[in-house]
Amino acid sequence: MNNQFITPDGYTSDIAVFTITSEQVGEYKPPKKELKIMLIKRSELDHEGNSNMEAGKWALPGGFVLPEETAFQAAERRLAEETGVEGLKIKHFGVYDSPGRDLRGWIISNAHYVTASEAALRSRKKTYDASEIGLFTLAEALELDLAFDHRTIMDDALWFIKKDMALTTLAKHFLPEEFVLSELQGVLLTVLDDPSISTDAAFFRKAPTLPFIEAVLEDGKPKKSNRYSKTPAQLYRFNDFQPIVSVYRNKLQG
Amino acid sequence: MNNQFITPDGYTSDIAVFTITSEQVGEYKPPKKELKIMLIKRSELDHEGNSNMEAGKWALPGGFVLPEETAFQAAERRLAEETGVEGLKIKHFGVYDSPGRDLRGWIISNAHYVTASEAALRSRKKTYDASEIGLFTLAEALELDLAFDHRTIMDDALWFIKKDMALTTLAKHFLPEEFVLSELQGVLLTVLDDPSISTDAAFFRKAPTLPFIEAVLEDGKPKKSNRYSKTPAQLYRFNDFQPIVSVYRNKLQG
DNA sequence: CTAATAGTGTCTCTGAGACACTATTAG
DNA sequence: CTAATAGTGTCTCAGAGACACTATTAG
Repeated sequence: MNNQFITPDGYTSDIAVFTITSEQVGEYKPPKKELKIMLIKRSELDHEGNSNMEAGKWALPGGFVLPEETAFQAAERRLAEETGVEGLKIKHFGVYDSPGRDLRGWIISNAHYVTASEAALRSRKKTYDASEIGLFTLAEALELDLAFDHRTIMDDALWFIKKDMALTTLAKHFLPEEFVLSELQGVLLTVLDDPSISTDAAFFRKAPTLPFIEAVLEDGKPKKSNRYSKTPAQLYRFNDFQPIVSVYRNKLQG
Repeated sequence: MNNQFITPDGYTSDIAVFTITSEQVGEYKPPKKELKIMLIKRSELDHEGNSNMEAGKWALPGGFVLPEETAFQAAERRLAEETGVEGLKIKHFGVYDSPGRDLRGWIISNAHYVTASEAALRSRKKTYDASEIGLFTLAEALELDLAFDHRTIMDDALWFIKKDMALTTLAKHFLPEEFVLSELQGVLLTVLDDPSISTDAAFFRKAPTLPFIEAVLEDGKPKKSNRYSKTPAQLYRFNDFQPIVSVYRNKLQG
């Protein structure tokens, strides 16, 4: 294609991968859950042997978009190439195009976020693009020396995670198929601060009535689990109900 | 800047401008409200005298982003240049970068939407980029032969308008400072379909209690208006309360 | 007076919030 | 038995939904 138009110097795709880790804190106790983000340490050289911009700094996985793909597809591809992780739900949330955001020139980045269960990230591995790869709590990550404007992108991504956690059934991506109410509560509390979630009596009464989760049955009997308690606790799963909320109405709608 | 990277052929910004028109349907009657979108008819020649791509078709206002600005700033600038409209609230909602979406090459577009009162669009005017400019209902607009993938962009924009109308105080951008409950109801009903809004008894009882609107006082007395009824009706205004909703809670939070 | 818009009175029922209470089980 | 997690019983109160009713005013 000719260059008849004013064109940017590059078009990239970045991905903020979030997960919620479970730390076993004792037998028959609900684990401690924490929101973490996956970052890579940029290699000194890229795979063509050229020295890498912002090498040695921690950064979001990402890279240049190819002409035959969309930024979304590039996000999938780069995530696999840089971290070995595949098959996750990716969502676009913003564009970063301030002049000067990247010293290499006028480079536009599409930012995506991914919500993954801890298990899904187990396959992560170092690659030639990433000399290290790690999971950080948000507090830790904000202490790091981050490449480009990735700190801003992370802040924004976190805001979208919080919003989607409150407005959609996003929590399901951080949970196993079948889960116990205290697990759901733990996931929600990593991100949301609400008495109706943090108060046990309120949460345990309300949650079973939520239209988008349902009790799991086995042979017609309630299926229970002891994984986090001596008392057998009911297992739940998300169904396909997509709740719709509105500031003009109090009840949930389908 | 050198061209060391794989670069797109162009970077553009498009704007879907929405308004809600009021059609007086009789004296002392609430007007008929309708959601409309502002489109331009692409000129045969651009301002440099070159023939314009997709000339003669209806399209969203928009244009190329300059290297020293962001897509957001380009949206502001192009809206002023192409339609003469300024000072509106612009929000980014998506990126369109499918290969082949624009026959001129690999061209990425950032899509924005704008919510304007009818009055704000009164200053719209034809320019050298727009041989015509018009307001269309969504039904009308979807009948038109639209340029590029602007039909898709419009569909998506509409979806965001609906979402934001339900989740935020977006309605305020379509209303005068001080308004009457039936006006608010009319605005909401152009986009939302909910019995708690369309049922008069329910809406008129609920609306005055919403935390983000308040009754207007004048000399300590309720301020009323007869603009749409013989009965004087209370005037309301939006305050700065930003409602937060959640699928895990029924009540609104600040 | 009528007709139209803008509300309110009153009922029922659901569900939130608070707080104490019960249930289950490993060890 | 104890200790810990997972709930439930019961009360009160706010508010949604339904439906009939009242209030205000131009003409």
